[in-house]
Amino acid sequence: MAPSSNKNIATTTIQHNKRKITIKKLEPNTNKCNVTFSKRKLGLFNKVTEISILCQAQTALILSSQQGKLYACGYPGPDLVICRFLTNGSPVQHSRTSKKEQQEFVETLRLEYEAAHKKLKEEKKRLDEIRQTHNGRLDLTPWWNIDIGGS
Amino acid sequence: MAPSSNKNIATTTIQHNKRKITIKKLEPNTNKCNVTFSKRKLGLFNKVTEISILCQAQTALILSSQQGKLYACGYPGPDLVICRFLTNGSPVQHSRTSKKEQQEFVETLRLEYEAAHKKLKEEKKRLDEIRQTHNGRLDLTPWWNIDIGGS
DNA sequence: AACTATTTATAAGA
DNA sequence: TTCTTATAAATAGTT
Repeated sequence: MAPSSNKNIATTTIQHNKRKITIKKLEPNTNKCNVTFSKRKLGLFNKVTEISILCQAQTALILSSQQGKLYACGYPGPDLVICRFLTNGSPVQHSRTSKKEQQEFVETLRLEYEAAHKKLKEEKKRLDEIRQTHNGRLDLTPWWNIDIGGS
Repeated sequence: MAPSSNKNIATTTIQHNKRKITIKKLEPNTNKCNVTFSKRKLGLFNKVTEISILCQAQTALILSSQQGKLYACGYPGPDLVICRFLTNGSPVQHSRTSKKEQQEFVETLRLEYEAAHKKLKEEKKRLDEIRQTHNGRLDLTPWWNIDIGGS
């Protein structure tokens, strides 16, 4: 059987009747689009919470709306898993250390993360200043808001 | 109305009949737990894809299984939104620059991100070496796998 | 790994 | 915007 699979989300062409929707770019900055974002954001946060609790999975979810507003959640907090992701996977998966040492390791990673964070902020500031000198074109689309390929 | 709300996920005590489940820590490393993780991971990835397409939202989702295995997805890719998150929100939200300058900015952020990434890896390596010298206790729980508060 | 009974999420409407 | 409701989608338990 398998009715041609219902798992191809990105290219789905469902919508053969009533409340079924096509997963396709909504008109940006419309009420419909914003409402959909809010609803689905809430739904996603709930799901992330659930898998975290059920499966003891560490999680991080970051969403950026079209307006460029950031939303994040994660358990035990977004930073930990992001840190691990940035450090390329499984930093101490095979090492055998005491819990205390592990926690010290976490702490060190956090400090490193904060340092990197700070550095990035400074770089950003510097770039902002550079940008001031140009101060020309009024293209209001933030870079994270560039069209990501919807039709 | 409002039957005492159905939105308190973390503390929900649903389960008044059949297939309804309580959102509570499953026995780790059981088949049930692994299957649930797989199913929900897929569901979550699909949802993230959907909101990305529908709402032109930039997204990043990172999951770490109990085994410490990392899974990530995001649009246009996990790195961009993470980078923005690390740089504290809206780096150029209020600046008014040309698209070209913005793209240069992105590029710079990426380089900074890579530098931070590399630095973290080095730090990790150093710590691993330090840990070698201790090499005592055999606590196999990786730090990202510490109990996050389920019952 | 696939099925299906149910629950959950959510699009549309109020 | 928040609430309701009809419906679609996700998924827990099962085959």
